[in-house]
Amino acid sequence: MSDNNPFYHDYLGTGGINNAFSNFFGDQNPSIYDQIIPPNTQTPHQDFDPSSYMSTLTECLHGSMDYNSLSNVLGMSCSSSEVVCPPLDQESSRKNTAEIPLTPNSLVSSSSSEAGGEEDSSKSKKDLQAKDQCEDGDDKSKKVSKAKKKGEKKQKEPRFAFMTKSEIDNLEDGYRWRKYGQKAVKNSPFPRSYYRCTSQKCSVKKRVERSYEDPSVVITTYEGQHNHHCPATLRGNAAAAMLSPSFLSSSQLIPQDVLFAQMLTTPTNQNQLPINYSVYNYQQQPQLGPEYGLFQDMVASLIHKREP
DNA sequence: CGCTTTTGACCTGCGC
DNA sequence: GCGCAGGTCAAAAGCG
Repeated sequence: MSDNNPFYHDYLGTGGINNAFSNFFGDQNPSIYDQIIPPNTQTPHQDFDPSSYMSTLTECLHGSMDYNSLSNVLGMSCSSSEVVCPPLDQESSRKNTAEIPLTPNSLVSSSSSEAGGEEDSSKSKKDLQAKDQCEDGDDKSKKVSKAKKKGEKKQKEPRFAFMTKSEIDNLEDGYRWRKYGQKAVKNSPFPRSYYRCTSQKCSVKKRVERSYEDPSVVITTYEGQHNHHCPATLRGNAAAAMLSPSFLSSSQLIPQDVLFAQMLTTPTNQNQLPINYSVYNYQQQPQLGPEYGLFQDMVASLIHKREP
């Protein structure tokens, strides 16, 4: 399944996301910084409307807009991919699922217990487990469950994956989360934590894991869209800033410990793996300090990448 | 006391 | 069919 995922192939490549990450940000291609984030890109592009960008992203993150629209705004198929992504290499498609902490499933919904039927899936699973324990007709319930899940499987929740350089694992994003699981990731000393939005009727989840190649990098994957307002708009990190409506509308600040953030958008199309993706990088400019807004930088990078 | 975190068990999908 | 890995559950423990 992952063989159809261009993100998986192009971006993760043979070395997984961490390797790709270091490819982008490491020594192997230092010029990428200049390509993605121009040092002095502070002037908006003529054709770019920041307010439109802000509202679109905000709407999308809050569930009032589909991710295709967001992808359009973000320029999913723009030249950024050409700049950022390594060329498609068949060799890179060789099995590497087990080598990366951020698996295809991390960015691409494919497991049965997630997404679409999220709200019901856990409940049905609970019920199923209870039935399995109490009744001997487990085959029956399993079949029902499977059939149910097959139907639900078609629905996929969009995901955002942020890679943020931070000492803090669980980046504050203004929402309240309850941790419901933690799993060791193969070939990684760092576990992956699973969080669920504590708001009732909100099925948004997020995964937090640390890159094993660069422990300073935190990979946060959001799944789903909040159906409620952000309970608290907090300063604290790039993800929070990006996900915070107030940030998007007022260019809040970012902390110093966040050196850069990378935003990956992976729109899903039912059971299909994402066709397009986009990579947005942020690197704090030391000479400017934290007072320099993340959004401006994102916009700047976006503008830059969109320029012919 | 209520909420959150921890953690082992369990379930599911996928590749072989 | 089997094994592996990711994802989830839920009881117990922790915490304010």
